[in-house]
Amino acid sequence: MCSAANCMLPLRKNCEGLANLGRLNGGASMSISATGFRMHRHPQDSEMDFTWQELMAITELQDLEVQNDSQYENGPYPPMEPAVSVGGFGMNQSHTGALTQGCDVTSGGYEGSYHEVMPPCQRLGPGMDPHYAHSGSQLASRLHPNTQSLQPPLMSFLEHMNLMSASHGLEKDSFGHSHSTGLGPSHSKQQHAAIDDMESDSGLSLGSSPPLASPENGVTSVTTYACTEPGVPYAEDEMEASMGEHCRMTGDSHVYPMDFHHHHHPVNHYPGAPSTSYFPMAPSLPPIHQQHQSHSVYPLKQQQILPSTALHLNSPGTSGSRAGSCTSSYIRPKGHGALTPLSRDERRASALKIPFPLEKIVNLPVDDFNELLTHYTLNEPQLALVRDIRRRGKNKVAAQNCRKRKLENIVHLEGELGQLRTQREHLARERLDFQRGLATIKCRLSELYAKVFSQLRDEEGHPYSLEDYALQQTNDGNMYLVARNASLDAE
DNA sequence: GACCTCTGTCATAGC
DNA sequence: TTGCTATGACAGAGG
Repeated sequence: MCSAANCMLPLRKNCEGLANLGRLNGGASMSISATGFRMHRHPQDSEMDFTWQELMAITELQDLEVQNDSQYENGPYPPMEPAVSVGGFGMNQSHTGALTQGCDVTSGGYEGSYHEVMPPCQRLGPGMDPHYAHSGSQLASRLHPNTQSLQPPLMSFLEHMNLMSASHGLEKDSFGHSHSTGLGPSHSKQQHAAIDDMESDSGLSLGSSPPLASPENGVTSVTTYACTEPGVPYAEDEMEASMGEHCRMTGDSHVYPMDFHHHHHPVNHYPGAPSTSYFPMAPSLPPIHQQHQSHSVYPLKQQQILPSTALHLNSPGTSGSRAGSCTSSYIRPKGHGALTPLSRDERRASALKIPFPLEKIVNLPVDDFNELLTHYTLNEPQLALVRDIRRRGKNKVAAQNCRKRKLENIVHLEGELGQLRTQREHLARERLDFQRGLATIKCRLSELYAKVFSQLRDEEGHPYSLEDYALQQTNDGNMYLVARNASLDAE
C-alpha cells in the first residue's frame, strides 16, 4: 500500500472526541492507541460531540428499526449479508446493491469513501446483526396475522385430524377409534361400525358402489336369496359340496335374534325400509329387522350404498310378502331400479347358505361375531367363507377410510401451501419496506460520518481533507485513514 | 385402444 | 396368538 505510518493511518486515534466512535451501536470499542497520528480536541469539538450525539441517535434509531425488522431474516429468506465485524468502527452494516442507490454519499464530501471502505456486509452496526440475523424463534409472532396458527405440516395435520374427529363428532372417527358416549366399549364399537356403514359405501356392498337402497326403493331393494335357487351361476366345488348341508343351524334359530337384539347397532330407521331378514331366520324376528332397517335416514351420497340392505343373503322377510318367493338371487335392485349383479362374496354366501347377513359378518365386534357363530353349526367352507368375508369387508372399509384420509390430507396440504404462499408474499413486502427504510438511514448515517470525518484534526491541527484522505478497510477488518495519493499509488 | 379413476382385494406391518 | 387397522400395490370395471 504505502509507507504505513504516513500514508495509511489506522483509525485508532488519540481523540477523546472520537472515543465514542468505538461505541457505535454498543459494539466493540475502538482502540485509540495508534501512534504518530492523533486527534486533538479543538474548539469545534463540541460541535463534533453534537454531531456524534446525532450519529448515536441515528444509530440507536437504526438499532431499533433493525430490532423490529430483523426477525424476518431467519425465515424462508437467507440473510442478506454475512455478519462481518469491522474492527475500527465496530460496525457491521448490511448492504444491498440497491440500498445506496440514490444516496449519493460522495456528494456529501465523503467521496465514495463510505461505499469504498465499507464492504456491503459491514454497514450495519454490530447491534444490528444479532437482531438482523437471528430471532427465528420469534418469527412466528411476526407472521401474517392470518398465519399465526400455521404449524408444521405434520403438527398441523394432526391438529387438523383432531379437529376433523371432533367436528365429525360421532359421524366417524377417521382413525377408527370409537367415540365413547358413556356406553360400554362394545356399544362404541358397534356404533362405529354402523357409522362406517353410513358414511361409506363400504359397510358391505361387496361388489358394487351404487346406492342399493333408499326410501324410494325400499321394498324392492331387498336382496333375496332363495336357498332353493336352482340357478346358482358359479360352481365352486367346496361350495357346492356344502350346499347339501346348507342352513343347518343349531336347531334353535331364535337364539340368534335374542342375543343380537341387544347389540345396540346405532342404526336409524326410515319408514318403509326394506325388510332385511335373511334366509334362515324365522319370520318372527322383529328385533333383527329393526336393527337392519335403518341407515337410510342419512342422505345418500352419490355412489354410496347402504349396506344394510345389500348384504342380507336371504330375505323371506318379516313382511311375509316375499317369504319363499324365491326371487332372483343374482340381480339386486340398484339405485333407481337398475339391476346390478351380486358380488362374489354374496354369491358365495348364497351358495353356502350362510345363515346370517354379510353386514353382521363384517360389522359385528369380534366377540359378538364369535357368539353369533356359536349359534350356528357351520362347516369348514362356510366358516372359511365367513371369515374371509369379514376380513375383506373390514379391509374394504379400511381401504376406503385410508383413501378418504389421503384425500383429506391432500386438501389440507394444499390449503397450507396457499397459506404459506400468502405468508411469503407478506414477508417479501415487509422486507422491501424494511430495506427502503434502511437505505434512508444509511444515507443519513453516511452524511454524518462525513461530517465527523471533516472535523478530525491531525497533530498539527490540520483537518483531514477528504481530498487527501479516505477511509479504507483492510483485510483485517480495521478501518484506516488512507492518503489518497498513497491509495492510488498502491493501486 | 390407451388412459384415468374408482373400487375391491391382497400382502404386510404395526398395535 | 389373534384380531384389527393402515397402507402400498395390484387388478378389474367403467368412463
